[in-house]
Amino acid sequence: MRERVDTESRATHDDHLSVRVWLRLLACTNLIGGRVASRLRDDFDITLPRFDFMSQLERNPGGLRMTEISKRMMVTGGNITRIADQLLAEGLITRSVAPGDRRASIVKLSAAGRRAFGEMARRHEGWIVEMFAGVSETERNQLYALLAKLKRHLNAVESAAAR
Amino acid sequence: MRERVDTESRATHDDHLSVRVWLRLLACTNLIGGRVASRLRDDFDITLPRFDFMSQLERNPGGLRMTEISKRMMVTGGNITRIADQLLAEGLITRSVAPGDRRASIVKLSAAGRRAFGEMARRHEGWIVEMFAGVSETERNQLYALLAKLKRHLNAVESAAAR
DNA sequence: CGAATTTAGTTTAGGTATAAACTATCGGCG
DNA sequence: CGCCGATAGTTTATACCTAAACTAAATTCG
Repeated sequence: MRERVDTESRATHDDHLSVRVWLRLLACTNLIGGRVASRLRDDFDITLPRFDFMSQLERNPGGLRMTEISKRMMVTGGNITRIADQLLAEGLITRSVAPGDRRASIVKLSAAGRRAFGEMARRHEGWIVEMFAGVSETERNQLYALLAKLKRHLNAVESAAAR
Repeated sequence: MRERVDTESRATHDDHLSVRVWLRLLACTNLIGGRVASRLRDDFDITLPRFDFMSQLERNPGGLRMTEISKRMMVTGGNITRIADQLLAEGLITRSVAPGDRRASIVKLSAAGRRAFGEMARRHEGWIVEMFAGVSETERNQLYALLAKLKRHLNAVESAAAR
């Protein structure tokens, strides 16, 4: 009996720890994301998803397909369509039919888009650095490594859970 | 010149680290949150915000005001109104005028709500534990501590940045 | 070759987020 | 008492998210 109680008590304790870590992870992400979003809105009148969309393009000057962007942004396709429409209307991106596949289109930053994004990215990076200034470089590296491990496990169980 | 270059190069390196940590934090949160949301939907036909709403009430059996719930969920008031309406329509919560303040209302879990939430919470905790099984208890504690420090700093600069 | 399947992207329906304008009540103060 | 600013909550406009249904083009395979 004694052992069983101990096991359960340990399990319970541990369960709560995982939940507490999860809630804290969520709180930090929401805090940072919310602040980034509101500064992007105030300073550049742009939303976080649109900024992310542009940053994907900036990292891939050769252009990306819609599907590629949706994968990289970890978001379903419907969103991409709408965001692309808006950025196109604002002249920040260009869109052309993919050579050899008339279903697909290739999206790139326009010259205006590159210019606008450059300034935003510089400021954005500054905000992130500020927000992480409370933890030392060593700690940032620890955090980075721990999150890598977590992410790896999450991706592993995902494939397993193709039930 | 040499020194200046070094400083800049270190700063750049560090900037990128902060951004990388942020992107990974975001990725982990989205992965976990997305999975929790889809399981809640599949298994219980409920959304994450509704689940969170109920969990706030479960932790406060005496009931909460709308404003209190919105603060705890870190969400603006408009959402709370809508979610409360739906949970009320489904009979999962009760709502009554606050004694001594006719503007405010007190929301509580109904008997049906408590019953439904109990089962959901049990399963929910299991999913979280599974998803964190990739990091050891020691690592979970490290993560918890690092995130605490990050959160503390975030809250500190928030008050400072009341510009 | 041509039907069946897959893939790229769009559209639609339902839910949640914010910010800002609005209603109703509360509390203080002359 | 009566006005006035603060507070509780709702509503509205806009944006984003997913899932699922849909169109059109590409690919597979008998």
